[in-house]
Amino acid sequence: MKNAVHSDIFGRLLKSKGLFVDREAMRPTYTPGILPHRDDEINDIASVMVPALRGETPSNILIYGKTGTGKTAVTKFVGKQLLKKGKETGKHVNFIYINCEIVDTQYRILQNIANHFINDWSERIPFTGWPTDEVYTRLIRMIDKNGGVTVIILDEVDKIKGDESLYSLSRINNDLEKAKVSIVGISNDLKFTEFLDPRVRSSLGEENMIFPPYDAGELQDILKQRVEIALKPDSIDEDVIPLCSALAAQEHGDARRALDLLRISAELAERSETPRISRRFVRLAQNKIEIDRILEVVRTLPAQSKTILLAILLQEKQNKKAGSAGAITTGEVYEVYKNLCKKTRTNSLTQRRVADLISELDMLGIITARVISKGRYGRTRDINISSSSDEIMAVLKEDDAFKELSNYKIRGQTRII
DNA sequence: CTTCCACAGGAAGGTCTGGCGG
DNA sequence: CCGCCAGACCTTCCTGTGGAAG
Repeated sequence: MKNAVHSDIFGRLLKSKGLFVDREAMRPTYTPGILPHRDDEINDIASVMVPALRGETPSNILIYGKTGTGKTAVTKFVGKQLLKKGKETGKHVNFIYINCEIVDTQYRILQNIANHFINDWSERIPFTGWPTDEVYTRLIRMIDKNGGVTVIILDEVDKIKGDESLYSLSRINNDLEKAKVSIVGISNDLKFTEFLDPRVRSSLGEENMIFPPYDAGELQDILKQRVEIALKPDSIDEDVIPLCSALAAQEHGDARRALDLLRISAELAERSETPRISRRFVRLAQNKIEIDRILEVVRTLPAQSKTILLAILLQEKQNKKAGSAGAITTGEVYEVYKNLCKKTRTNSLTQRRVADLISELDMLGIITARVISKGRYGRTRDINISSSSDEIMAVLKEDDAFKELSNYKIRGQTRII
């Protein structure tokens, strides 16, 4: 029996009636053919770029907007249309997209742009080795040789290290003989230009554009559109899309967030072999996203904060066993923390510092720490762990520093019953 | 009403790292 | 390469305080 079940696992999974037709359509990287509620933005950008089709230099644009407001999608969309029209009308137009979060140094940006013009692999500029100005002059020559108008998209411009890159790019037209370059910068930090060289600022921001967040109704339209492409028909309850939209709208109208919520709901429903996505799965998905976020934060916590968090978890268990409901105080945590430090042979911080780290954990949303007064018995923080303490514990146990503590018992736990 | 616990949380100063201009 | 400085990280010392107990 067992073998019958375990043989051909993938075959079974493939055959099982999944909910997805095209999973990709629900990923944030997917660019749909129609962008709902972004007509104004599309037109604005297109009207700035249209000179490219007449062989003139379009103004540089800076686009602002929070995450999930469609900046990247709209820009890429306009870029595609521009290329298409360029081909139709026989105008030479180039369109280069660079994500500066990944490509973040001057050398790599120049290298990326340059390699866009090279088809022959052997002529490519190497990842490293050349002087930056050599790459630059080579790039200038290539753009000029290629001719036409080149539009360069710098997504997440604020992530670029150092400002020479932007300075050289913003002045690139001065070094070109006949070709023309226009730059579109995308940033989710509204104050990003404050730290820029004024010359770069005025050059890059010839045109400024702000993408407003989506409201719940607009998010619904976006989700509906994707659902039609991504999911099998009739696999979703009516009230699921409004719920996802409302939840995401509360969170700054982030379309990426709404899509993630819906996609994970669908994945969870699929995994539980339910034929339809219902509200229940949205709640589960929301929970999963939150837990994943918390676990990721915990994983990257500095060692001392991890120790403090472990102390809180241990103390919570201890208190629960003793029957005294939850409520952990700073003093209790500090005692456990000091013992942990002794066990791991690390030196402990002062209570003052630990108190600050505890409120940091609170701000990260891993724990909640309210200040309460217990009258005669002093004023302290009332510390509670956010629901998923077991998962957090599991993540903490991954840490080498706590490996040897697996059988550790809190000292002095002989209690008066 | 006063007392007084068990901290909160501000201020100031020490130490260490890493970047940057000379 | 060196000295300088900013900023992160901690410590020391401090004053302030909500409210149950007396």
